[in-house]
Amino acid sequence: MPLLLLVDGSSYLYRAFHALPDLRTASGQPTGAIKGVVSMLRKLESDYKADYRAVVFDAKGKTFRDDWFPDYKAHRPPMPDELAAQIEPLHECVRAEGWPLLMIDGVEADDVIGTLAREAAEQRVDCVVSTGDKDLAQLVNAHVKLVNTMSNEVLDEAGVVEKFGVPPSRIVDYLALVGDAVDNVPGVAKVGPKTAAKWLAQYGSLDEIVAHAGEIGGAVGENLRAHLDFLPLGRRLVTVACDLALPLQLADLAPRPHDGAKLAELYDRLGFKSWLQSVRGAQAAAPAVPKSAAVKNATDGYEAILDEAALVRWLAKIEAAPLTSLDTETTGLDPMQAQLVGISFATETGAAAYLPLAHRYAGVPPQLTFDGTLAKLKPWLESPDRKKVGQHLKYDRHVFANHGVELRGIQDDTLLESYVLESDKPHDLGSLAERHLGLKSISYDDVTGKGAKRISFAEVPIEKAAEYAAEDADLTLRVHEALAPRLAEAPQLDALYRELELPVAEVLYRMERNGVLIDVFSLAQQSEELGRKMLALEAEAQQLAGQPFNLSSPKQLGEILFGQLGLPVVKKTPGGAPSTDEEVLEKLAEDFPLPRKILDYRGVAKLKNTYTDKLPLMVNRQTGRVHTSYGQAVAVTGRLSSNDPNLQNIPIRTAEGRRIRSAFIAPAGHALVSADYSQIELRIMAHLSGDARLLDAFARGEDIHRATAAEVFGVTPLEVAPEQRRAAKAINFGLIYGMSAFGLAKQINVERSAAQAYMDRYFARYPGVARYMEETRAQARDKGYVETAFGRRLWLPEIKSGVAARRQGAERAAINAPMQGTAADLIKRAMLAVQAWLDQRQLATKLILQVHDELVLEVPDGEIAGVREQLPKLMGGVATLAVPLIVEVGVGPNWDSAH
DNA sequence: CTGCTAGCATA
DNA sequence: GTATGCTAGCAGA
Repeated sequence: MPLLLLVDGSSYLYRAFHALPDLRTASGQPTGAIKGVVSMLRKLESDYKADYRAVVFDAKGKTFRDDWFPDYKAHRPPMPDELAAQIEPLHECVRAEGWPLLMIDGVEADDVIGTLAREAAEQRVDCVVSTGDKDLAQLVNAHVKLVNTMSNEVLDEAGVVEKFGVPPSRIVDYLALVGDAVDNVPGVAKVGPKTAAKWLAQYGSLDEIVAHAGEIGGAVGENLRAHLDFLPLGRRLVTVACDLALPLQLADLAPRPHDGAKLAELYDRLGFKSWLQSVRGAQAAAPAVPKSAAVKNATDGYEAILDEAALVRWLAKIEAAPLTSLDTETTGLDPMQAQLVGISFATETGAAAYLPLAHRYAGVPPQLTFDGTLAKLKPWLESPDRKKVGQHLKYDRHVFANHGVELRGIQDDTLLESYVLESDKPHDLGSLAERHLGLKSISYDDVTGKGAKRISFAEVPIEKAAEYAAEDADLTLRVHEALAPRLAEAPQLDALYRELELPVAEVLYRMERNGVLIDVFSLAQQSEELGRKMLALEAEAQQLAGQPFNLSSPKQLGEILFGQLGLPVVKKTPGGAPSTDEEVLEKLAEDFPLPRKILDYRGVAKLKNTYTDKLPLMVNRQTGRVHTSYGQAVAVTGRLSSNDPNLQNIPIRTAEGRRIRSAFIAPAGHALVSADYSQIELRIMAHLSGDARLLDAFARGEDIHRATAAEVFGVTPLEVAPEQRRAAKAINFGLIYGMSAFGLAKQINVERSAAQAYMDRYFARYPGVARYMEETRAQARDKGYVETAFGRRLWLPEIKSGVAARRQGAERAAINAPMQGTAADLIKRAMLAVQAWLDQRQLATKLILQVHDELVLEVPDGEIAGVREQLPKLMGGVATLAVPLIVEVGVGPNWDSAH
């Protein structure tokens, strides 16, 4: 019979950690537990020739047992940092050693093992479970046995009877009586292994013991009777679940080849010298298998749609399916330019199809016609009633739109599901499949190659393309099936996903397609002027330096300033070189002429290289406009990001910078309208903290930095000096960023003690803010996450780090995230409100940009008055906070003038 | 040709 | 002191 080998990774992890000496690398990374577990895997590999195998770990977070019994594992101390730091590298080692790794949210490793053991039995596969945990003895039968790879103990049916005095089928009864101190499941007081075995031998089962509880004398009899109510729950808690619906099959657990290159890198990093040598030896003997060979999923259910019959069959499937997973393959990454190459679908797990439409290479087999087939699909694609799920459908939507098809009926998007659940984790499909399904997927690079040798997806052989594309649709469906229940059980997150992020994705899609008009001629002229300035500044700088050098090279500049000219080193870069950043040059400029030239040069070069030269190149040839892409699952706080090009960092602070802004223009007969929230994050701080004095200042409509200065410096608002207001502004920003006295001192250029005095004074005058900050840190420590006003979560895995710098960094992020994130929630609501109003009134006004606290719209002249009047109401009305939400609106022919 | 560092634009 | 994205230079393929 074939053999399945299951390793209880979590039980060994703890045992290895406690049993082995505290090994560390030179850099302090603890490695003892990693070494212990990996050495067991290597031993198991040589002891057993397994046809299927896996290492199973507990997922973090709650399980169904926590719902049954709130105290479950309650007394377990938090994982020591030295152990936590070993988990990620261990997982990497496990995978690189060729072991499928399973970690399934919401269930414990024991339950995964139990379920797989049962499934193996049904498929006539023997099972060996390697564990250090006695609880799993309940799984033993004629085809399942336990081995403890640390002690070399083997438990078959006879072994269980010998060790526990009861057969495997009575182990759960036994455990319910004895209890489990580690998991905090109480047993009957004073009943240990002996008594439990004796009673079970005498009465046969726990039920019979309960039935005869009255007959048992003595103190233990009393204890038993006192515990009767709990026994059924206790037994459920210690019973391993064998009936889970796991998102994988035995076939997914075939051993994979060692990833020699990865192992070498890992063992080098972890200081496992002898293993490193053996890996290097093996690598030299047998070149590493390409990664794609390590990929093994069930591909039997995947097909390529190459003829009319298959198309008709799949059309019928997707017409009838309650939910279809959908993915496009395209010619490129620019959403406004990409052309369809093929489409994949999955209507049920494991069964997916790829429809190639435009593959082009020598010897390509006949494909269904592009236009004809897309026309047949169009009604389904455009039907709001045919429900679709996808990974990052905003992109696919653009692709279809490029062919005149408006994708509708988007019910779910796994990118956004993942983002709402765990914004701090990677959200690409490969990572999601690995994290939530334990499955490794084919990477895009494996299919198309990378770098110079990358080929267009259209040149990928259809067979290979089908395997990849169908897998993507299949995995998307599976990931959705894993994530949807997790959202469903967290109502606030579910609402955030369904009522905020999904609809916002549609608004973003429309904004991206709208694009923004820029004045290319103005930018070209600015480029020329900036170029001349650069040349002049370069000549002046080289004159001062006494030699030519590249002003853009921090390395060469450092050699001139700190070598040739002997200027004092103000600070070092993280890399150890003397820093030449703005702060340093500003300081040196007080005493020397060259640093000022460099600062001027850098300012000019930044504007030219980043903006005036580049933006004209980004104008779309068909639309004549610039189309950014918004990242909706990038920023951990809930903010959007903008790229290709980034239109959220267009200059505004300097006059020269604002010239660039003025090149963002409205077309003839239109104006740009800008609406931004005033002091949004400080208002949110007032709301979240409830600080009376701060709330009062906002309620009165005071100049908030002036009010802060008056409190901190003990003067009346009218007496506040410009310098005091500047310092107060820095304090207010610092609060939002989770500041330290050190950071504040640097910002406003005072002694640290003075900065500390300002902060003390601030917190004395605004005690509600002080309390809020402390409560936020406490929540981060207790729960591991902080929340925005709308329940968006930011997880802070480093909040308990033993490394002070990391921990303090996490504390600052914890302070900042609720404010930055609530602001993000608010403006997302505003975008929905504004777009809904425009649609309902059927206005021609378009949303075109979002810059965190600002919306920019392109408005026909005839709609300006209405839009201008309505925006503050719509944006200010998205939530009722303890402070007024003030919106400032500007109108002009260009973005600069609209402020 | 790719990946990293330093530096800097925005909120 | 928070959160991003892009550029030039440069080192190691």
